[in-house]
Amino acid sequence: MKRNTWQREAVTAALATQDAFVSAQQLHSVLREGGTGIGLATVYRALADMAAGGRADSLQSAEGEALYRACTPGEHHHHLICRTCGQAEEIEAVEVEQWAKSIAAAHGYTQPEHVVDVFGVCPACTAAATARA
Amino acid sequence: MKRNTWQREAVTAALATQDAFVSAQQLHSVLREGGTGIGLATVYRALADMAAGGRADSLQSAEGEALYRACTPGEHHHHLICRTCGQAEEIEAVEVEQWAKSIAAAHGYTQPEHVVDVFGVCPACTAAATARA
DNA sequence: TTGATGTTGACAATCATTATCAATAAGGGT
DNA sequence: ACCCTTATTGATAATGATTGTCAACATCAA
Repeated sequence: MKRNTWQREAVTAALATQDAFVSAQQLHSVLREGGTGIGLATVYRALADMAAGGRADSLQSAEGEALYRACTPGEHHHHLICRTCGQAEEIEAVEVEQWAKSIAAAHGYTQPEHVVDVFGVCPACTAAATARA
Repeated sequence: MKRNTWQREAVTAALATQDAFVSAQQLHSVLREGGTGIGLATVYRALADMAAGGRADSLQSAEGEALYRACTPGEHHHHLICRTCGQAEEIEAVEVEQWAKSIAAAHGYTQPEHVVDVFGVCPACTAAATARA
């Protein structure tokens, strides 16, 4: 049976405070700085559980690192992610869902799934970059 | 200046024979089995060059491995990939390009890019799975 | 409270990828 | 055809994220 531990709650809580995609290591640092003595392996396990249970979304950074972000459970959604600061927001993509399904069907592919993420530079980072130039 | 070596040609040729996304290690094995004594690091370098130069597409497997596939250069395109055998084909996504741009703009994000890939089970693998059941 | 067992955490192990660096070879100039 | 400069190679070490191990610990049903 699944048990509730303060460690898992701490990871969930810490992830909830981030509105950007963060790595397990980053989250571990945040937790340690917050005074908890949580172990790194535990953070990895908790995040993997959350992702598997649909309570967090994950994606791979360009460098191959796994990044996580809390998400509204149960709903299929995608993200608009800032390439500079990692900040992310959920976006709807109903049209794309349909498109993906029809493309798969047209080619005879079954059990379609898709990966759709939009990257860019968020307003704040754009402003910062402009100011610097 | 960039030089032409048989190693780079061998990697290009080997990648061209694959119609699935393959890892650097897999391609290295193929090349070694083909009798060439090419080094692993060289395969990594050649693939990175090809990806940077738009002569190959890359994506990360669920396990975080980098996978490569030869592609038609110069064109922006996406893939329909078999989750079972890795087989992939290029697909057009004009509507999605537009959608991505408008979504980014609507949220004030600049320099939009996107990752759009459709995964499924190809006809051959679907048939195989059905026959087994 | 207690006992069975899910969980934790320090650390070792794994594995893809990258850095190192001496030896090699491409190709422009002669 | 022959140097010579320097990009490239490849064996191997190094890196770094993630996972496995396992004894100690904590949760919760009874």
